Amino acid sequence: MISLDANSSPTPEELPPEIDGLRMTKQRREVFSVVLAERDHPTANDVFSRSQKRMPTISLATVYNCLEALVSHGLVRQVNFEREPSRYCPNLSDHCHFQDQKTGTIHDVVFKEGVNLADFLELPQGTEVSHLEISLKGRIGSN
Amino acid sequence: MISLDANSSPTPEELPPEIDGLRMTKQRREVFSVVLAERDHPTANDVFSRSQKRMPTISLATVYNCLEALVSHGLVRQVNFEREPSRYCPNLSDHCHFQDQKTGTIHDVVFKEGVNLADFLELPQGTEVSHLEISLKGRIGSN
DNA sequence: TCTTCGAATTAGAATAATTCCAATTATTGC
DNA sequence: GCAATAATTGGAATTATTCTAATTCGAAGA
Ligand SMILES: [Mn+2]
Ligand SMILES: [Mn+2]
Ligand SMILES: [Zn+2]
Ligand SMILES: [Zn+2]
Repeated sequence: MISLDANSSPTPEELPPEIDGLRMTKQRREVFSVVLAERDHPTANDVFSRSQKRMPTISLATVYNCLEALVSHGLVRQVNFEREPSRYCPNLSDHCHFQDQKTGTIHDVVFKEGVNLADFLELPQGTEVSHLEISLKGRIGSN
Repeated sequence: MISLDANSSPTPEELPPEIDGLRMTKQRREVFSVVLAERDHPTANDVFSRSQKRMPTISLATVYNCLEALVSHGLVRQVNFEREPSRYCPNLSDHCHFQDQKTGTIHDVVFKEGVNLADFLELPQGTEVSHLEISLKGRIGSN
């Protein structure tokens, strides 16, 4: 399990050669470390420019490939707000997203202890939910 | 208020010349009536081809313009599933969306009586939510 | 009814996030 | 080291949506 401590995220070199059956290539480690480094939900392009700092030869296509690999192996979450470019989130705990309309900043929002989908949704019986995305927008406090 | 009865939705001619301060042009009535006619959450393209049946000269740009006008006046809801093309929904009651991954069909899902956002989300105090989108994907029953 | 004028419509071009492609390069298992 | 396989790369392609500039519409007043 990769640490999510606010002030110590792994450098690419610190990431193992394989995670969860996914071969961690040099580029995947770079991309993963960029996503882990900050909790600001960067877009693919953000990840690309940050990655380029340490790895100037990485391509945008590779960033997309790596993100896709990380997402499909459950190491990173893809976050969508309406029709905006996808963003990427290293927080694997159950949570959803709030976008401050003033700044565009995206905040993680956690579910209350012990709540369960069926507690607030009238789901047709027999539905098996495999994917859930909750996105909020609004203002914060005095902003 | 526009009727949402399953088996009688207004023809374009039956729609008034203005709704909620929005001037209902011929094209907007056509587009609105198409969205009202079926609860299958059509894409802009779907709306375009259905509209063309009655109004062969309507353009796709106009369909986008009309949908945007209807959405921004709160007469129609725009529904997003990840990075798929937007869909449009005439159901203005509080609800969210479930996509059957087998068929792609989108179903309305209503919230349980009396539930409230703050009941299941740990919202930072002072947040004022102006927009909420909940999208589920999965299987239904024996499918 | 005629005129005016802002708003709406239209066809087509432009945009931009993402995906695809074909060639190259890296890695793995022998 | 030598296939075989997988990943990376640059660039082209895709596609939903938006933009542009020209035309048309339509409400309101003369
Ligand atoms: Mn998602
Ligand atoms: Mn929405
Ligand atoms: Zn997050
Ligand atoms: Zn709906």
